[in-house]
Amino acid sequence: MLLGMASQRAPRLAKKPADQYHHGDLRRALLQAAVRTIQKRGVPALTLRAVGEELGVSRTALYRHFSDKAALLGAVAGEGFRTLTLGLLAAWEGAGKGRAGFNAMGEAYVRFALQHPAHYRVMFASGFEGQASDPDLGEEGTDAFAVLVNALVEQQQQGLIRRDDPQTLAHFIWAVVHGIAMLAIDGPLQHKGVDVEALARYAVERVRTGIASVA
Amino acid sequence: MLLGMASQRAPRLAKKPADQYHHGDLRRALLQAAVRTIQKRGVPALTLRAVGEELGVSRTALYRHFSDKAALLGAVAGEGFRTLTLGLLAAWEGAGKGRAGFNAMGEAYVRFALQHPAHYRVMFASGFEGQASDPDLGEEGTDAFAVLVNALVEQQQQGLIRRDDPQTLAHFIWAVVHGIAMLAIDGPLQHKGVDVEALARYAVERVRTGIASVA
DNA sequence: GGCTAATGTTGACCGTGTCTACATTAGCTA
DNA sequence: TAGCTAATGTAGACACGGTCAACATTAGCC
Repeated sequence: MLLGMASQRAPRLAKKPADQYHHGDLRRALLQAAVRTIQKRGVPALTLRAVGEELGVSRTALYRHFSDKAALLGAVAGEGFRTLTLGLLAAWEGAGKGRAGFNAMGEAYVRFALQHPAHYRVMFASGFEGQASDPDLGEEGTDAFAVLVNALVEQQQQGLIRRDDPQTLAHFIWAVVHGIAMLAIDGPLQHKGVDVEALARYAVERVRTGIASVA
Repeated sequence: MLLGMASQRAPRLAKKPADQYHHGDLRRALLQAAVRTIQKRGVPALTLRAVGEELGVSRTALYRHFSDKAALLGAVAGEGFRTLTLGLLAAWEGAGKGRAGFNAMGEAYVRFALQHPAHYRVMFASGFEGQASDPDLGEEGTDAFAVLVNALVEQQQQGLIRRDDPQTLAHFIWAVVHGIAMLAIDGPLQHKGVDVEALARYAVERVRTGIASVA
C-alpha cells in the first residue's frame, strides 16, 4: 500500500527471457516471488530453486543480491515492518490522534496482517532464527512499537487513558492485535469463517474501555 | 505439570545401550528428545537424525512410532493442547469459578506457554503445514477453547461480564493471552527483560475491566 | 575500444527426510 | 520349552534443498 511493497504496485516483474543474460531487476523480482510463494504455500514451502525457476534464473543467482536465504526473508520482514509503521502512523494521524485515531490504529494493524499475510508471517515467524540475529530487524520493529507508545502517551496527556506505564500499556495492546493477527493468519480463526475485521473492532473497543482513565 | 508431559516427570529416558537391540520406550523418549531440542534450539533445528543419535538409535527407528516428522511434531502439539486444557480447567475451578477464576485462567495460559515454550511453539507454529492437516489437533485445540467459552458463559450468568456473544468474547480473550505468549516466547519481549507474568496479570485485569458488565 | 566490477551459470558437496529390504527380538501358542 | 509372528530397529539408497567455488557474460566507465 504505502512504500514499495512489491506485490502491490508493479504489474509483477517479468520472467527473464531465455535469450538475455541479465534480468534487470532481479532483487525486486526475488522479493516479489518470495512473498507470492509464502502467501500461497507458507514459509516452509519457499525454496530458492523454485524461486529461481519461476523467474527464469538459475538457482544461485539469488546469492548476488542476498547473502543467504535468511537474508531474503529478512528483507521481506524489513519491508513489512516499514510498511506497518507507516500504516499505523497514517491511521493515527489521519483519524485525528484522539479516540478515533486509537481505534483506527488498532484496526490498521490487523488489516495490515490480513492484507500482507506473507510479510506478517515472516516478521513474526516462530522458531525462525534469522530474526534475533538481524540487528536491523529489531530496529525496524522498534519503530513500529514507538508509534504506538507515542500515541499512548499523547492520549494520556489528553486525559483519555490511564496513566499506567506506557511501555506496559503498549505491550498489552500490541499483544491484543498481534494475537488476533496470528490466530487469523495461521491459527484457528483461519477457516472458521470469523469476521476478523469485526473482531478487531470489537477488541479495540473493549480494550479502550479497559484502559480508559478512571472518571 | 499435569498429565504425562514427558519433560516434567521422568528422569529423562536413557540412551539405548549399544549392546541392546530394542530401546524399551522409544516413543516416549523421542517425544522428550524432540521437546528438549526445540526448547534449546528452535523448531527448524530439530532433525530426525540428531534425535536418533541422541537416543543411540538409528535415524529411521522413529518411523516405527511416527509416520512422519510432521506426526512427531503433531504428537508434541497434542500433548501440549491436552496439558493446556487441563491447566486452564484447574485454574478456573481451583480459584472458585468467579472473578478470581477468570484471572487465574488467563495467567495460567501465559504460564503454560512460558513453562513449555517448545510445546507452545509447535502448537501454533506459523507456516507449519502439519497443523491444519491433522484433524485431531483441531479437536484438541477446540477443547481448550471450550473451557474458555464455558467460563465466560458462567460469568455472564453471574452477571459479572457483558452479555456479548461468548464466541467473540472468547476470541478476544484468547487473542490477548496468545499474543502475550507469542511475543514472550519468540518475539520482541523475549530479550527485553520484561516481566511477562506481571504483564499477563496487568492484561487480564485491564481486559476484565473492559468486558465488565455495565453497572 | 577495452578494462573492471557486477551479475548470472554450472557443477559439486553435504545435510536431511523418507522409502525399501533386511535383521533382531519380544511374546504368545502349541 | 520350542517355534512362529508381529513388533521393533538397521543399513543403503534416493531425491531435494542450501550453499560454495570456478567460470561466463555483460554493463558502465576511462
